[in-house]
Amino acid sequence: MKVPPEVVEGRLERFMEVAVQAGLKLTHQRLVIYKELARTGEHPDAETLFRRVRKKVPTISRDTVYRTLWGLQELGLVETLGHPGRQVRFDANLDKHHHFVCTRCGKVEDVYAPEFDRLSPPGRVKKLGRVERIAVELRGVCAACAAKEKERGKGR
Amino acid sequence: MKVPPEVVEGRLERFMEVAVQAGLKLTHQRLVIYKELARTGEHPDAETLFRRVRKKVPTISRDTVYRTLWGLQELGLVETLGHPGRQVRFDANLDKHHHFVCTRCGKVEDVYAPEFDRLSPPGRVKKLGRVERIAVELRGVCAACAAKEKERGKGR
DNA sequence: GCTTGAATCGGAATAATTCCTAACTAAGAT
DNA sequence: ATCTTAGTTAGGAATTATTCCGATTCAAGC
Repeated sequence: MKVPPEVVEGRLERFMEVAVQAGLKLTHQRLVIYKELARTGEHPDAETLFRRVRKKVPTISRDTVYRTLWGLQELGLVETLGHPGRQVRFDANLDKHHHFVCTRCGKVEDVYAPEFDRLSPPGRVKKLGRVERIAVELRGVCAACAAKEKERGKGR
Repeated sequence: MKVPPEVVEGRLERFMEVAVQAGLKLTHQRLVIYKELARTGEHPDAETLFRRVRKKVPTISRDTVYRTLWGLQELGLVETLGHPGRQVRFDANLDKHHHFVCTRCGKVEDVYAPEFDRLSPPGRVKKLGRVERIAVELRGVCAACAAKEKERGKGR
């Protein structure tokens, strides 16, 4: 779940470029938050990032974390994902990819599948609006939760 | 956005069958909540349903609405959907379908596309867990929001 | 009609996120 | 290097969405 250093480096460069280009100030907080997100592949939620970032910048506020993350998503530097009723999760991975989501525990794993990338919107949706991205979500029960359920099943 | 009466009728029958089968009591509240959801195609959130249902059962509580909806989803009678950071939306449509989601206003429209229904999980995900459903989400900007943006663009 | 466990009510509690505003700071101008 | 200022932050309050809880009610089998 750790992102290779060279990939992190690449993400950071892109971040700086796009952020400056957009007229954002390169504040210490923004840098730390983005770095923390860029170096993990586990799609953390805002609270998790807040706790991690606070180790480096103890006075940082939740608001800053939220504001920064949503700002980055507007610039297209991070993607949001999540499941109804759960917290928003953030992802700095901009490569084409999809997700396996556990409907029990909410864990999200990246799925790379060229056949999903090739999908195109059926003609009829054109009148609904402009499609910017096609996201495929594989919903189910992750191995860990399945094991837990089996365990409990035995107990009865 | 109104569901044809005969379809609503079919959904209601299925609801009664499954609910009784599961040992649920057929309370007035449950019936009213499910009917309200079954007759609309607009994927309302819990609060919206609460307000509509309250017109018929003025003393109903939010808790009952939430509890009922999540209960129905566990029985497989309704699906939840929604977007990170927004409220959960509910859907009584059990036919195979996908969604167009407006990332600006959160509106969700049903999309029927056999080519999406035919997708199957790439082999590698097997070790992640058991896939129960493949949901394709077309994300973009709906016609109404696009128009609004254009309007504002002119203003400057 | 009685019984009883499931379901409901309604207000309090919690969780996630956003708002507010005084203080701070990055970065361009001097 | 310092000044200026518009953008940014801290931190606590406010809001929003959802769940909890204890007292009361009710559907459905007997």
